Amino acid sequence: MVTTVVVKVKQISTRFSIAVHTISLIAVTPDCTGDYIAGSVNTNPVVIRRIMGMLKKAGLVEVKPGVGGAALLKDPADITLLDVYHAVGVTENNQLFRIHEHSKIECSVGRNIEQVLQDELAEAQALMEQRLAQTTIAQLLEKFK
Amino acid sequence: MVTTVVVKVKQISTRFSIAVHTISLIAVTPDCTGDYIAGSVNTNPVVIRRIMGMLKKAGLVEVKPGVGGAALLKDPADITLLDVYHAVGVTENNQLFRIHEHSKIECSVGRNIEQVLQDELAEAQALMEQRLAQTTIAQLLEKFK
DNA sequence: CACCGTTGTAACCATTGTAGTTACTTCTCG
DNA sequence: CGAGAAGTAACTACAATGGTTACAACGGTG
Repeated sequence: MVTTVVVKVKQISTRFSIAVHTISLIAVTPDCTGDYIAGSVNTNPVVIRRIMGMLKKAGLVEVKPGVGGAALLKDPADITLLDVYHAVGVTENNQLFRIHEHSKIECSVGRNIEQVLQDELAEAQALMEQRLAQTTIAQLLEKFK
Repeated sequence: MVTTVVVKVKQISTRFSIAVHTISLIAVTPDCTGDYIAGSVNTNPVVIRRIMGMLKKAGLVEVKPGVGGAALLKDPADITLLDVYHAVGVTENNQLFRIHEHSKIECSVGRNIEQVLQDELAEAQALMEQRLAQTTIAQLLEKFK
């Protein structure tokens, strides 16, 4: 028997990488417009505006309505990748891993799997996020030469 | 102005947690059928069969066609969460983070962001996966009392 | 051999997230 | 006022997920 299975998968949204791009750009080119950012990212201006809205809500950037132009509200050295990651909300309830629910409690595995896995996966996620927290936008900018 | 934005997000597929549940169950109840597993997980048997197919391909389990029943091909102490994670292929090309492409190279940020971010995020992902590699199915089973 | 339960798969569907697009309103400054 | 920019709703196309039905293939057992 010949079996062909194409496994399709998912990844964390490009919102995150676009947001990092956006903030870096604002740091390098203060008061740049959304259209300018969209040009560098090479996407639609509305996509940038949506992400800028999230960054505003997170208190990372400030946008001048009417006249246009964006500015950082924090020093690039004080903005970590984790800040941006959280700002664009790429994970539900900050849970990277989704765990199936409603396992049968009659079974010793089903009764415990949710909580045990929850704890294990939370630790794995925490390590990833700690690494994101160690890199600042300022550090990224140093690599853009 | 009142702004309400509901941010919907994504997570790693429950295939992973269901696969861990499945392997744990086989370890505890050798030769159990797919229907039995589906009962404990509380989902459709076909969902289990699909995941079992991936676990078979990864060389983790063996299923007896016709008669039914599954068995582990490795010792539970030699199966890590990372093995299962990779087996069910929840990330594309093993890249957890998706990075936007086609940034404008005329811009210093656009020219460098892809590679710089790629390196940073790969490190964060690696830390998470290393943590998954530190937990075995056997260790999980000890917690199911 | 025929039956029956199990596995292997294909096909389909509803739901959801993503990302792009159009269109229109609102805002500020010259 | 007019121009340019941001805010936002609405729509689209596409893909992943997870459930479901249906059916073929397999392999013991009577």
